[in-house]
Amino acid sequence: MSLAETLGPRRQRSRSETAEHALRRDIVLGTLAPGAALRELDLAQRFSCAQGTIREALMRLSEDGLVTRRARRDTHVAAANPDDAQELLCIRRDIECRAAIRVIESRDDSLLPDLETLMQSMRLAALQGDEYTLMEYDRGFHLRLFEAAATPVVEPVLFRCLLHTQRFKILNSEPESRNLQDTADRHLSILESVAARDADGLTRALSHHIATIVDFGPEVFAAGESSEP
Amino acid sequence: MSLAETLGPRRQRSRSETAEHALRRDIVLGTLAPGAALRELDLAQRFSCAQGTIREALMRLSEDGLVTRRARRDTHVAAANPDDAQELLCIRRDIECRAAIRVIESRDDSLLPDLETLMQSMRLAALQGDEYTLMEYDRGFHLRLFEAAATPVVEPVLFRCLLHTQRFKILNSEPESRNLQDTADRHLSILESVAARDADGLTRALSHHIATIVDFGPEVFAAGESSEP
DNA sequence: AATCACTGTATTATTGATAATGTCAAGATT
DNA sequence: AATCTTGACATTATCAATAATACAGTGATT
Repeated sequence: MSLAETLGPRRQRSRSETAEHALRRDIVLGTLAPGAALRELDLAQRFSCAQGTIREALMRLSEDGLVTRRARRDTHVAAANPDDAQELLCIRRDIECRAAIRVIESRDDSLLPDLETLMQSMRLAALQGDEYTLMEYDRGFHLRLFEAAATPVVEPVLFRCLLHTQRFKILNSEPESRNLQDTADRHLSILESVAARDADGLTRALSHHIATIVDFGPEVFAAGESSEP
Repeated sequence: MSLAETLGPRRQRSRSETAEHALRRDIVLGTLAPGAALRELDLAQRFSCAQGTIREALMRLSEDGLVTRRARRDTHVAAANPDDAQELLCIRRDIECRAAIRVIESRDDSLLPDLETLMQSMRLAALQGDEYTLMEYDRGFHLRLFEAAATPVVEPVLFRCLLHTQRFKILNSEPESRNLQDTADRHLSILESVAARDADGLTRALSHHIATIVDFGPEVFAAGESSEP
């Protein structure tokens, strides 16, 4: 679903998808601030479509946890609190690292070429200074990798984690402090471990990659660990 | 959201909610088998409502990962594969155990009475042999507990984990092998740790509780751990 | 035999209108 | 003063009809 959107030729989007993507972009980039109200009829006018079409888009954004809907009342852009972000980052690390073994063991022939294509796309987006497109390909990279682990019900969980860690990073750092080319290059060690079919290396690469996305201070992942200290 | 549905007086449901709950029940209980096709117009007739209303219900079930929707094509009951179930169980354990500290530190006055009410409701449902209602209160118990951790964006992730572990258990065991009264009582040690404000005890109680839900064999949680061995 | 364009059918997507519900403030009642 | 109506308004929920899309046959073309 969210993978097809980043890999391959971008198919024609339905109206509800157009609205969904535009709104997701605005929310992740902070153009739509946390707490902002979203009225279905207003959005319908803005995207020149019916209310029900917007409704669908909003429901999908609600799936991602980007908006909060109260039945018969209103819809708001979700709050972005650090506790959520840190927890989602932990979950993400655990999910991706646990998947590493399955990924390496999988015989997914198109995995490596797909990842290489996505890597190229990231670099291009970075070169063009298009931060949101870079983020889309970044998500696509991690999702494509995870797809090889063949646990489809977990995939949307990872998607949510990716979205919110990206959003938190944007909302809590200055644009000039973010180096797009670096962000793209940071995926190289992951790619190399996949190419070498090195499960341990992949686990280490992912763990380091994820731990260094947002700076929560020195004690990231320190407290509340699931296993023995 | 899914909490209000189990705590307090059951408010009047909208049509789409009625359909959503009935379908969720059928899917979790296995009445609707994995892979079964769901046509919007058929369901609209069954629940005597419009297609769009069913559409909404299906979208919410899709959020939970209980159905798979392919745009302009079809909707099916999601597959239930063991890898997904085991991974979701791991995620669930990690999430709930990490939350334990925050839960104990929170000053949520209504937490303990709420949990006690839910405990009572579980016992009543068990007594009446109503397994699905028991499962609803079970989810309610864990969600209410987690609510005290104040990470709302993570809550739907936990909800998905709860749903799928329950579904997997139902789909992979015989009804006569499941003791409802036991299932309810298994929450007692959790309740006691909360009452005693014992974070370590709560973590242990939750970890044990979750590890003993489904028998994946002796190596549950053994492989692919996130931290050092 | 393989491929392609075409067409009918099944299904979802979208629409615009209407119904139902929640919010809020002003006035009435205790 | 506090609580309970009431009604106007804002907003979402539902409906029934129509449009758009995907898929499986069918036959023509190579």
